[in-house]
Amino acid sequence: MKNYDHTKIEKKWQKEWDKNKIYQAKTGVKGKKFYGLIEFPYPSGAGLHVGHIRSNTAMDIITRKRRMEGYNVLYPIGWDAFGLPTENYAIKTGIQPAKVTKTNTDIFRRQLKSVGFGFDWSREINTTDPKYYKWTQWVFLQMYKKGLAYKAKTSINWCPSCKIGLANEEVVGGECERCGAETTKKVKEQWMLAITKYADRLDKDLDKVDYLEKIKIQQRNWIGKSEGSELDFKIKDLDLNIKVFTTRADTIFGATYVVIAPEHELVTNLINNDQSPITNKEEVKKYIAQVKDKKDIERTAEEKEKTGVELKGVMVINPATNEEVPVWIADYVLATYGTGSVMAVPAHDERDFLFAKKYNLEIKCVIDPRSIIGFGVSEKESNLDRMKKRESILKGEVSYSSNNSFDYLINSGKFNNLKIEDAKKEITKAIGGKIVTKFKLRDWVFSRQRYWGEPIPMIHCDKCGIVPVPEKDLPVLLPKVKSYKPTDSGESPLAIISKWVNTKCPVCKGKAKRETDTMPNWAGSSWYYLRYADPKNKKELASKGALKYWMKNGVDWYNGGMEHTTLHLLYSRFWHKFLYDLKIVSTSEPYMKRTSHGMILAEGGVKMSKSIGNTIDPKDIVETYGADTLRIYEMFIGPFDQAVSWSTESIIGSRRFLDKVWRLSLHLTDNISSKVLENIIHKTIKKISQDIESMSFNTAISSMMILVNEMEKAENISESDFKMFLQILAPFAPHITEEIWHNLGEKKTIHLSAWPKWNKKKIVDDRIKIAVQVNGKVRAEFTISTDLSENEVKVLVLKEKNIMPWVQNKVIKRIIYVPGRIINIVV
RNA sequence: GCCGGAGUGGCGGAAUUGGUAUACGCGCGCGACUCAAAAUCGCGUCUCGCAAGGGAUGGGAGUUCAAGUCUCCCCUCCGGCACCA
Repeated sequence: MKNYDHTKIEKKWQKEWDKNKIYQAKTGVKGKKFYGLIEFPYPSGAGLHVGHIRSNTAMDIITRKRRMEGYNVLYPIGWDAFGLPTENYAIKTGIQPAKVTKTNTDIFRRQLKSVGFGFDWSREINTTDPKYYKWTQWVFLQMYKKGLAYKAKTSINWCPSCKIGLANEEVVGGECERCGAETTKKVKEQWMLAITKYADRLDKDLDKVDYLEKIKIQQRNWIGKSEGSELDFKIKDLDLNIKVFTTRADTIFGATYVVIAPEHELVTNLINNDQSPITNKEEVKKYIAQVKDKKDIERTAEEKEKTGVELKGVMVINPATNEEVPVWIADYVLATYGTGSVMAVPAHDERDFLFAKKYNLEIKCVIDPRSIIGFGVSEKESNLDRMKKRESILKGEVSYSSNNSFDYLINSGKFNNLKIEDAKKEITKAIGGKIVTKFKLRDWVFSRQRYWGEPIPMIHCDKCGIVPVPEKDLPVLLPKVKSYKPTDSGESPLAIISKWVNTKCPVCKGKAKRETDTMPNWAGSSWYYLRYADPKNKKELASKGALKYWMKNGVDWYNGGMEHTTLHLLYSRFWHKFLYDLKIVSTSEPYMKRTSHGMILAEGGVKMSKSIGNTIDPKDIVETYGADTLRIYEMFIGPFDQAVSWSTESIIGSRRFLDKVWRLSLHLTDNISSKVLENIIHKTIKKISQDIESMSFNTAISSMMILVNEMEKAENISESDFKMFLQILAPFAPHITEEIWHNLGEKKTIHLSAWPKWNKKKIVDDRIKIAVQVNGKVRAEFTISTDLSENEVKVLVLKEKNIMPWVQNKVIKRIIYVPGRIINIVV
C-alpha cells in the first residue's frame, strides 16, 4: 500500500484482534498479572463522549505496555446502565428502559470498538442484567444481616422536580445534581446504609493506597474526622443532661451559654414534658416551625444572620465553673453533627461571638488573647495590634498569661497557665467527659422512589414485619410497567403494579407486600470490578479463585474522574471493606492506585453540552482522520490530569505525525543506523517507557515526534531500529503500527511482542554541547568530549574564541562547572 | 471563609526538579513543486534594536555564580468544601 489509508487498516485489524482474542485475559496464568480499570460508562443516548476516549486511551496505553512487558493483563469493560436519564427518556417516549439501554449499549460498544481499545469483550458486564444485579441485591442482603442496611425515618434531601430522595453527595449547593432544582427536606422512611460505621477505616486506610494526593485530601475532608470531647451539662432541677461535642474543651470556662439544634429530640421532649420548665413554649414552637419551612439554601446562605430563641426557664450547669448558664435553640447548630448541641464560647468561636453580640450574651475570654485569630483579626498582624483589637472586642475583659508564648489558659481556675492541648485532655477528664472522634460523613440514603434501579429485596409482612427475600429467590426482577412516572405521593412507579407488589411472606406465608423502593445508581458500580474477575458465575458474585488471582493486591491501577471522589470511589471502598469483613475478598482496599483525568472542554474552555451544540462526535473524527489520530491527538492535547480545550484545528498535527511514520516505513534499509540516530532512538525508548508510567502522554508523543523528525533527516534508518520505534508507538496508535509491522514481514501481532529495552551504552553521549555563561548570562556554546575532567574543561573554556572577549582584562573570581550542562564564569 | 491547583508566545503547552526559557504541535508569513489547487518539503515566527546588545515566564521584593523552578508579600483564574462546634 502506497498511502496511509486508515479506513482500510483500522477495521481490518480490529477484526483480526477480535478473531485471535489477543486481549482476552486468562484467569490463573502463572507469572505477573496486571488489572487496569477505567470507570465503566453510563450508556447515555448522547453516545460516546471524547472524554471517555481520553481516559480509556490512557489506560489502554498502560495495559498495552504491560502486555508487551509480559504481564497477564485484565482490561475489562461494561455498562453502568441503571439511572435517571434512561428512565426520563422512557417517561417521555414510553419506550422501555431495558430497550433504551440495549440500543445505547449497542451504540457505545460499536463506538468503543472503532477506537481500537484492547478491552476484553468476553467479560462485558451490565448492571441492569438480572444475572448481575442478583449479586447487587445479594450484597444488600448481607449488609442487612449485619445490621448495616436499615430503614429509618429521616429527614432527607428531596428534589421536588425529580420526585426523588437524594444522598448528601448528590446535592450540590442546595440544588439537585441532576436537574438543578432547589432541594427541600422531607421526612421519609428510607433504606440507609451505615457507611459511618466504616468512617474511621475509610479515613485511615487511605494511608495504605497509592492515590493522587488531591483525591486523598478530598476524601479525608468529606469523611471529616475530628477529635474532641463529649461533655455533659446538667439541666438545673431536672434529671436531664445536655451532651455537647467540642474540639475545644480547654475553653469551657468561657462557655457562657449552651445551644441546641431546633430539631433535636431533647427540645421536643422538653416542650412536651408535663413538668416542662420552659416558660415561652409558644415562641419556641414558632421558631422550630420557621426553621422547618426554610429551604436548605436559605439556611446555609452566606451572609445569613444568626437567629435563635432562648429556652426561658431552662438553665444548665457549666460543669467546670458550676455556674448556671442559659440554653438557646438556634439553627446555626446542626442536629446531624456531633451531639446536636454545643457549648457556646463567644470569646473563642466566631459563630458564637456573632450570636452572643446579637442577643447580648456574656463573653468571657479564657485563652491568652494574643494567640487568637479570626474575628477580623488577621494572623499577619502584630501581637500588639491583635491585643488592641481583642481588647476592643472584649471590652476590657482581658487579661494575659504570664508565659511568653500565648497558647495558655487564663481565667480558668486551677487550669490557668496550662497549654491548650494539655488542657483539652485534663479538663475533659476532670469533669467526667469523654474523648471521642466524630465524622462529618453521614449514613448513605440508599432508597430511590424510581423504577430503573435494582429492586431492594425486602418484603413487608403485617405479622412478621420487614423480612428479607431469601437468597434462593434472588434476583427480585424488575417487572414491566406501563408508566415510568414517579407518583405524586413520592412512591416508586412499582407501587402501582399490584401483581408484583403483592406477594407471600417468606416466613409465615401470609399476605405481604414487596418493598417498592429501588437502589441508587451507585449500587451496581460499588462492586463491578469484582465481577470482571468471573463475570458469568451463577453461584457466587465471583469465584474465590478468580478473585484471589485478579484481586490479589486489588485493582492495580484505576483511572477515573475527580467527580467520583466522594461518590463512587468512597462507596465502593465501603462495599469492598464490607466484603473483606465477610472474607469474600482478601484485601481491605479495592484499588491499589488511583489516578484521575482532566475534563475535555469545548473550544473556548466551556463545557461541552448538547444544548449549546458544541459537542464533538468521536465518530466524525474516526472517519475523517482515523482512530489512531484521534488517540494520539487526545493524548497530545495537554497534561493528562488537567482540563483541556478541544481544538479541531489542531488534530491535523497528529495525523501528519502518523503520515510521516507511514512514509518513513517505505524507505528502510538493512544498513545500520547512524550512531546519532541510534542514540536518539534509545533515548526515546527510555523516555516513553518512563512517561507512560507517569501518565505524561503529551511529552511522550512530543519526543516521538522529535525522533520522527530526526529520522526524516537521517540518511538511512535500519529496519530493526524502526521496528523498535513502532513498538513504543504501538500502545498509542495500535492500528498503523500493526499494519507496518506486518508490512515489514512480521507474522505475529506487535501488541504481544516484547517491549523494547534501551541500551544504556547507546544513550551515552561522547561529545556534548555546553552553554557558557559569563556572570550568569549565556554568551556562547561549545562542544566538549564527555570524558574531560572538570579542570580540563575549565582550562579549555577560557581559550574559547567566543568567550575570550568577555573575560579578557577581567579578574576571574570563580568558575562553576555543572557536568554536562553549563559552565558559569564569574568575573 | 477554609482546603487544593494553576498563571510561560497569536493558541495548546515543554523545560532532565535550581543549570542554554519558549521543546513538540497548531496557526501565521515567505519560498519550492504544480496549468492550478490540495498534499508534501524548505526557511522564518517572544519582544525592542540597523547592529553590538538589552528586556521578557501574573506583579513586587529576596536567596544564589545561576530562579519559570526556592522564600516572603500582592493580584487573577479554576476545582472542592462550607455555620461540621
